[in-house]
Amino acid sequence: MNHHFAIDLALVDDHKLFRKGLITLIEHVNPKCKILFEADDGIDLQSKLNPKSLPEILLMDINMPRMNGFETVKWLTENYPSIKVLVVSMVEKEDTIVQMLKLGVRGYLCKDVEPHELGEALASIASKGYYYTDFVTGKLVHTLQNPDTSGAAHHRFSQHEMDFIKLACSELTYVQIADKMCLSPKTIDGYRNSLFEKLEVKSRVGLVLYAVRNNLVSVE
Amino acid sequence: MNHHFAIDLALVDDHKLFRKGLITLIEHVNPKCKILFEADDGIDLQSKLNPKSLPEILLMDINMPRMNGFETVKWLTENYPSIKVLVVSMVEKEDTIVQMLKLGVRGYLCKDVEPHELGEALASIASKGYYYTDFVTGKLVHTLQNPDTSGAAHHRFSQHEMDFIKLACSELTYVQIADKMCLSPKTIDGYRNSLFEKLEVKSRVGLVLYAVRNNLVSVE
DNA sequence: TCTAAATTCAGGGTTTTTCCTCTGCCGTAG
DNA sequence: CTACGGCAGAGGAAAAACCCTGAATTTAGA
Repeated sequence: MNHHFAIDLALVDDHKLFRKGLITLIEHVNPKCKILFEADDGIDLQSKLNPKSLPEILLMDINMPRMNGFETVKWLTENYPSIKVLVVSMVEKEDTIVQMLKLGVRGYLCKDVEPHELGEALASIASKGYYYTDFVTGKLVHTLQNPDTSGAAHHRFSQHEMDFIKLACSELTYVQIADKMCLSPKTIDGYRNSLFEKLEVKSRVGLVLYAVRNNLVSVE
Repeated sequence: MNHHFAIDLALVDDHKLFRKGLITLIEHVNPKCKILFEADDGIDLQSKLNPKSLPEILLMDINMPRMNGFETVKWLTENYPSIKVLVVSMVEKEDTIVQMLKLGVRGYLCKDVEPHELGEALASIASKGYYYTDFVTGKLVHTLQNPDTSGAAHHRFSQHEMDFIKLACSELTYVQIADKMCLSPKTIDGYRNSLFEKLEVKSRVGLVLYAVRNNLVSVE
């Protein structure tokens, strides 16, 4: 895969200090690495990617403004499938990791790993094409063994349902929500009941908590 | 203050990769700095602080497991008031910054600043004792000018009120909450009404959202 | 094309929430 | 002693939320 002596890298992370630190660190643990460029987020990455000189490995954060890690990886697989992504995030949530693996990333590191592990990951991805730790495979296996128990099931919602959920996370009454959505209050009644059943909640408060926990609404 | 040629530092951050990166970065931007030790969080810091050789400046994160930045800074001012704290966090929320400044930290940097600013901050704190950027003072001035508008007011709650709020963030009815708190439903009525007025919310959902936004309840 | 599922809505009922006012109780500052 | 504020609680009523069953329309699949 790698025809140069160096491993061409690029970094996508919105925290400059972390990025710069990571760069000096990488130069220490693996001098063969060459950092082509850095980007603040997915949007920034799109403008900085030069098809004539693509990075071999992309170190990517997940939480970023404007265009996050998920969207960026999705965009990359469609536009530059040859680029291998190594996620470096502080998120340790199982479904986040699993979702990233489904999107085809070549490795997933938490930001609290030892520096030498970063070096190993880079070397492994450059030579073998991937780097999966026991931590990551452990999460993966656990997900396979417990597919959807404990309400961790990933529900999909129609546009109307999403709109309703967002409006339910407000101080509007159902009548006012119906008004905003240009639907009869009785229809809203229906949405509520079906969502209560689907999400196994018993009250509007339960629905709001579900939405918050699953990032269906922006809290801040 | 500083009797040595070197500036003695210590780092408190739960992300090893960031910490290590920061160290190599600091050694680049300010070779006079000497890192005494690193810690994962406040608890870890307590065990690693050696009274015979205290760091002059402590670089500290806010979001950490077990003992977070706020608690740690509070503990430091009580036990080691001579140590100067420089917060390095990705949190840019106004009241977080203001709260930290109230606790007496000597500087506040976001993780997306340029490395050279970190060097300037360290040099400034070592010589002048503080480093306050326009960004930070701007937030401070804004808070002074708008003391309590827009719901940013920091309310204090009695134990009963806190218990009620937490139980309100569940699928329990008020009667069940009254039962759990061993109070009359009518008393719960009173708590609800006074909280609605204090927090300027109009419904239980509004109360729940307030609690979530202000981290009164653990969401995850 | 026929059927099944999803969508939208109605009627009518129960439960819960919300909002009033008003009563004691207790501590404490004047 | 007494006025005042805070806390616990009561009665009652209106509004909102919740929960059925049923029915027309539209959409999707076999």
